[in-house]
Amino acid sequence: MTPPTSLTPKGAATRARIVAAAANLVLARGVGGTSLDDIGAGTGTGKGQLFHYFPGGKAELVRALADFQAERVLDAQRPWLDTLDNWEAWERWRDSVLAHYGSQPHWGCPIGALASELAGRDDPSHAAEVSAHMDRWRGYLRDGVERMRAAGALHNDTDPEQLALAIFAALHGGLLLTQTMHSIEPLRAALDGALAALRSHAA
Amino acid sequence: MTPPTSLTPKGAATRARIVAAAANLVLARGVGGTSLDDIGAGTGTGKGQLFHYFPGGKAELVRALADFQAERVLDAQRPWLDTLDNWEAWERWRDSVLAHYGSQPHWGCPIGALASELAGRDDPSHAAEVSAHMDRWRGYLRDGVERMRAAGALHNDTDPEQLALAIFAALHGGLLLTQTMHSIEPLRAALDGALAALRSHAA
DNA sequence: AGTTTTCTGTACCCGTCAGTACATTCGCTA
DNA sequence: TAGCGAATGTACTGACGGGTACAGAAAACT
Repeated sequence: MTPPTSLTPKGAATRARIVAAAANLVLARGVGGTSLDDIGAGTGTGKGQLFHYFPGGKAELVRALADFQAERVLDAQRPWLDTLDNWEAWERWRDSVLAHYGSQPHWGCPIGALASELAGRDDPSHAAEVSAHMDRWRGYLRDGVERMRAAGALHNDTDPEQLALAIFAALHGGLLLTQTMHSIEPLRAALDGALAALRSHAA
Repeated sequence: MTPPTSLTPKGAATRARIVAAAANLVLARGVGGTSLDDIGAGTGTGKGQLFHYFPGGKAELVRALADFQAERVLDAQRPWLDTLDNWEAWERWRDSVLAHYGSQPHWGCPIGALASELAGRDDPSHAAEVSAHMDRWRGYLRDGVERMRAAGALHNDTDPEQLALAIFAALHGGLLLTQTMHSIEPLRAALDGALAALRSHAA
C-alpha cells in the first residue's frame, strides 16, 4: 500500500512528476480514458516506475491524484476560503475560484469530475475517499456562512448547512457546464447566482 | 447507421427493451463501467441483437440512450417547464424535478453524468450531441426567465441568459451532489438557492 | 571497494471487451 | 407450403489495458 520504506530525492521527484502529469491527463480524459501506458508516455516513465511508487496500482495512483488536486484547488481559494466572514471576502473568494479554473489547461473540476465518475463503481470506499475531499471543501463554506450569521450579517433563522450546500452545488454545476460549454461563463453566472442567494438572507 | 430498413412490432419492442435496460445500467455504472455483455445479460439478449438494432455499435447505442433519457427527464418537468411565467409555476417546476429525481433507481442525472463522462473523449461530435440536449433544456429555462421579465415580474435589466445559466448550474450541481452524498437534500437546497437568486431579481 | 537498496526499463501474461461471422429460428406474405 | 427478410444465439477474433517478473543501472551506506 505504501511506497518503499524510503524515497531518495530523485525518487521523490519522479513520483511528483508522475502525479502532476497524470493529474492533467485524468482531468482531460477522465480516469477510464487514461491508461497507465498513457501516463508512462506522458512522463517518460514505464509501468516499472508506476508500480514501484504506487504498489496498489491504478487505484492508489488515483487516490494520490485526488489528494494532490484537492490541495491544489483548496490552496487556490485561500486565504479567502478560510476566513469568509464579510461580504467582501465572499466576492474575493468568487474571484479566486474564477481565476483558478479559468487558468486551468482544461475545463471542469478535477475533484468533482472524479467524484462523479467514481460514484457507483465497483469499490465504494474508493469513491468515498474522493467525496471526503468534497465534504471538507463544503465544510469550509458552511463555516463561512456560520461566521456570517454569528457576525449578524445574516438572519438568525438561516441554516448554514443548507445554504452552504446550495452554494457548493452552484459552484460544481457551474464547473460541470464549463466542461460541456467550453467557457468560463457558466461558472461566473453560477457563482453570481449563489452569492445572490446568500445575500437574500442578509439581515 | 440506421437499423434495418423496417422493424416488426416484436423487433421494436426488443429495441425498446434494450434501450430502457441499458439506460438504467449506464445511469448506475457509467458508460465506461457498462459492457455490452452486461446489457445483454440485463435484457436476455446477446450481441447479435445489439448490433442488429444498433449497427453503429456502442456509440450509437449511447446516442439512443441520451435521446431516451433526455425525453424522459424533460417530460417529467412538464407542463411546468414549458410555461414558466409566474412564481407559482417555478415552485411547481422545482417540485416536479425533486419528485422525478427522488423516484429514480439511482442518484444523479442521466444527461449530466453522460455529458461529463463524454466531455474530452476521443469523439467530440459524440459529446456535442449529448450536450445539445443540455442546451435545449437550458433554453426552456431561459425562455421562462424571459417570460417572467416580459410579464413585469422581474427587473428589466435582468439578463435571462445569465440567470438561466445560474439556475441550470445549480440544478446540475445539486444532482452531482446527490450522487456523492446519496441523498436528495443537496438537490433541494440547490433549487431553493436558485429560486432565491431568481427572486432577488423580482421587480 | 563492496554490498545493499532504490530506481528504471522491457518483455510478458491474462482477462475483458467491442466488434464480427455465421447459423438458426421466427413470422409474414404469396 | 415455400420463400424471404427480420430476429436471435453462439462462437470467435483482435486489440487494449492492468498487472507481474525480472534484469540492469544508479545511488546510498559501511
